[in-house]
Order: sequence, then structure tokens, then C-alpha cells
Amino acid sequence: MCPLWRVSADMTSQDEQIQQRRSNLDELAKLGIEVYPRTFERRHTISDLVDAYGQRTHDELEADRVETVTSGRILAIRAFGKANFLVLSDGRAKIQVYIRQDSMPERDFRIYKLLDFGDWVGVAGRLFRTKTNELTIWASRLHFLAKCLLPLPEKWHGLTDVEIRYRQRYLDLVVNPDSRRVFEMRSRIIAAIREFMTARAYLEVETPMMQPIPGGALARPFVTHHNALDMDLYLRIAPELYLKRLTVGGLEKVFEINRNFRNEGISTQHNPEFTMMEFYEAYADYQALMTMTEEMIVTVARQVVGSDQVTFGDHRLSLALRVSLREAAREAASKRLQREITDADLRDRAKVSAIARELGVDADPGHGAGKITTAIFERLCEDRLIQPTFVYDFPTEVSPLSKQKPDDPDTVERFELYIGGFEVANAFSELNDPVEQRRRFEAQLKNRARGDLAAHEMDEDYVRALEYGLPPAGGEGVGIDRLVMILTNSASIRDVILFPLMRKRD
RNA sequence: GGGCCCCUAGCUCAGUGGUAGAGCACGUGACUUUUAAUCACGGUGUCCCGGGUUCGAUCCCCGGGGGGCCCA
Repeated sequence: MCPLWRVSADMTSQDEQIQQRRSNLDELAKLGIEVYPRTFERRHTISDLVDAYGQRTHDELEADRVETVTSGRILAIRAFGKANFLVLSDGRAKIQVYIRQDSMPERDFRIYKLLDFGDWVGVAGRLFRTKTNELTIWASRLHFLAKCLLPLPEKWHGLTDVEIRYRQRYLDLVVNPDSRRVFEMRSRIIAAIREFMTARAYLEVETPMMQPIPGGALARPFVTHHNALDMDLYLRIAPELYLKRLTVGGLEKVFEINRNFRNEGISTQHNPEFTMMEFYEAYADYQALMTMTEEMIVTVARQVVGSDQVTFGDHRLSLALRVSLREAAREAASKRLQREITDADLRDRAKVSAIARELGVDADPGHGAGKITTAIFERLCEDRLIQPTFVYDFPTEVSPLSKQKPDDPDTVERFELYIGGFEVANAFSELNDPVEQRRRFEAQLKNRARGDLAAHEMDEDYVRALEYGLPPAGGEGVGIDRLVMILTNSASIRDVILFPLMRKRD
């Protein structure tokens, strides 16, 4: 036979492999089988079999004669003429299948001959162990379930090209078990958080993702448009103002786990859409939330990772520390400049501005002392906060929705939790004085007028809600993606988001 | 937005100013307990795209695209 039609000079290796696979599919159809069947009834999943029989010895399996029907994707074919092996995977576990011409109907063996690496098949057979002690299904029937028409990445090196891993996550999941593990853990982390909250009588709610006034955070929003109402809408940057409206309405403990959208840069710590767990509790203040946050993270880590000590990069993370923002900025600045910087220096607009200049930190002319101190903190301290650290007492200027400290109007009762060098949570005692809230919004509007597109907008209805009375309350947002990074030791947020945003590719 | 780095076969990667390579994968053959199966034989290609320099560019230069890391 001279299969000239199969190989022409300008055919690439991929074309050739696709054509071969197509031809195998055609041949399968000619056998009279349904090549895209609708269902397949399996008696066990591969994971079930490995869990239940992975420890059974050869003799035990011979005595028990375990019959099974299972299915999966073919991850390897080792052919020896009359003795053949497939490796099937259900994504979590693998099992070997032994194919012998004289152990199955002739048509099933013909199906076997037309299989390719990556195809989906079902098998029926008996469990045994080979000479090399591998748990194996001795196939008596073989069912074709679906064709893999494109060649898969190589089994040994897997898929390391991060661009393909992000753009074609399905390939990453097929060949990189670690990737699947990360997303399974992500799912369990979210489930554990939900369980933690509902066990404490928090009510899970859903608030608008499309908002006429984007609020609750200082960030630039995405804009969209509703045609029938002819109205611009913004994808939410935070659910905060809606959740607090619910607290006004008497829902004393609420939480929401969902996406926020911020029209800002992309980095290993930022994806334009990201998942937050945000919650509010009447009668709690930020001190209570710190304690609760510690408890939540420890509980989730123990439940999902099995320990409250986790490895992140080169670091071993453990106990939570507490340090005030001004104190952290003051200490770091003193150290850097080799002289004593005082708390009073940081509160003085002119002095802190000079200090910032000395440190090479941008101090916008419109920025007040609080904002400049925060910039110094972010520049000097943030990425050094590897061990879990609560940074508390933020400048009022950068916290338009937080309640001031009773003895210090320039400072609010707010904290951020840092782990691994980045912000994981942000919380504060909620400002519930409508007069003061209006003043804060107005201050934000001035920043906006000066060109700060991330400054907060006026939200009249939110102020009105406060006028009806918001009980004393604490609220917090936990960055789920970043928490998952910490708990799965992932260096980039893109490794914990199934389909991270990528540039469009023609 | 700035700096540095990457883009070569389906995958993982070498490489060179002169007709482009390896391993895996793929095809043909052998093989009835293999497992990164082995052995023999065989074909891999827009060297990201466009322009320039050159007798000749995958390589050097310029521009663009995509990606990564760091900084803002």
C-alpha cells in the first residue's frame, strides 16, 4: 500500500496528525457505531476504583473478581500487537486498561485500533494486577465516546507555555494535574468561607453588578450601556454601598461572594475582574473584625490545606501581627532616611510632602498628608509584609466610608490584612453619620474635579439610607483570588483564575 | 505607561549571516503483563508579522503583534 494521499509536501505535522485522526473517526463511523453517543452509564469513576481498590493485592483481586464499567480520556497508548495498554484519566485519577484481542468482541478490538491519544472511551472489565503490580482493568468491552481531533501537548514535559495555559485552560487542565489541584482548592476555599459565614448566621445576598453610580472603593470603573433605558451603567468596583443599605434595612449580618471589576492595570496581583467576599455586621467594630478575620483564615487553611502554616514562595507563613499604618510608614521612613521621623511629621502636609520627595515617592500637589503617608507606606512597607500582618488606623483622607477614631479625626478605624507582600483584606468600622458622610463625599468630589478618576462619586441615595439610620457596624472585603494564591502557593493571580483576561488575538 | 527578557515542528527545547536540529508526539513494521515500553525505518516547519541592510536574514537593524517578570 502506498498512502500517497496522506502525505503531501506542504502538509505540517499538525495537519497530518489531524487528518489521521479524522480518518480514524471516519473508520469508526463505518463500523456502524455512534461516534458521538449521548450517554454512557458507568458503574464507577476512575477515582472510585483507585480509592476502593488501590490497596488491594493481586491475590485479593483474583479472589474477589471485581467487575467494573468506567470511562475517561486516553492519556497513553502502549501497543504490543496482541497485548495493549491504555491509560485512562477522569481528571483526578488514572487507571490502566489491558486490551487483548481474544478477550473482547472483534468489533471492540477494531475500535481499539482506531483510537488516538486524547480520545474519550468507556471500558467494561475485571480488575487485576499486572506482573509489575499495576492496578489494571482487563477489558471485555470497549465503547467509543468522543474523538480528540487535535494532538495534545506532550505527556512528559506537559504544557509550560503560560500563554497557552491561560488562553486554552482546557489543555492546561488535561495535562497539568497541579493546575487542576489549584482550582479544586479554590473551590474548597470558597466553600469553607461560605460555611464559616453561614455558621455565624450571616445571610448570603446578591447585590447589583451593574450600578448607575460606581461606589464603595477608590477605583476607575468599566462603563457599559443599557439600550432600553438609554442609561450608562458601571460594572461595580465594590458591593459595599448596597450591602450597607441592607444593614440599614435590618439585615444585621450579610455577606456576598462575587466579582468586582476595576478598570486598572494588570499584574501578578491584579486581574480586572476579581472575586471578593464582602461582609457587614451590625454592632461590630474593626477590632472585632480583626479577630474574626484571623479566625476565618486559620479555619479555612486548616480545613483546606490541613494546617495553619503554609508555604508561600520562599516563606513559611504563620501567626498574625498587628501594626498601625502610620507606625509602619514612620519606622520605615526613619530607617530609610537615617533620622527620626515623628507621627507629627506625617500629619503635617508640608513636612510629609518633603519627606515623600526625599524618599522618591510621588506626592501630587492635591494630596493631603494622609494620602502622602499612605503612599509612603505602600512604597516602603507593603511588599515586606510577608507574614500575615494587620495594618490598622488609616488616614481619613484615603477612607471616605470609614468611621473616625473618637480622639483623632484624621484617622479612621480601618485595617488592611497583608500576607505574602500584598493586601488580602480591607475592613473598617462603618461611618454611619450622614452629615459626616456627605462631607466626605464632597471632599472626594473635589479630588475628582482635580482629575482623580478613582475618587468617589456622590451617592445621594446612600446618604439618604444613612439618614434613616445605620446601626454601628463593621464591614470587610476579603480578596478571594489573593487568599487562594497564598493557600495554593501560586505566584500569579492568573494561576488561580481559570480564564484570566488576555489581549484579543486575531 | 517605562525597563528587561521571550516567541524555531503538535509539545519541550537546541542552533546558525549560506538548503533548519534533538527528544516526545505522529506514520509503517516487529513484539501476549507494558508503564517516559523497546527496536528498525519515515515525514515534520510562514524560525510571530512587516520593512531595511546584505549576493544571501530564522540570525544583524528598525517598526509592529503576543506573552512573561520588574517598576510606575
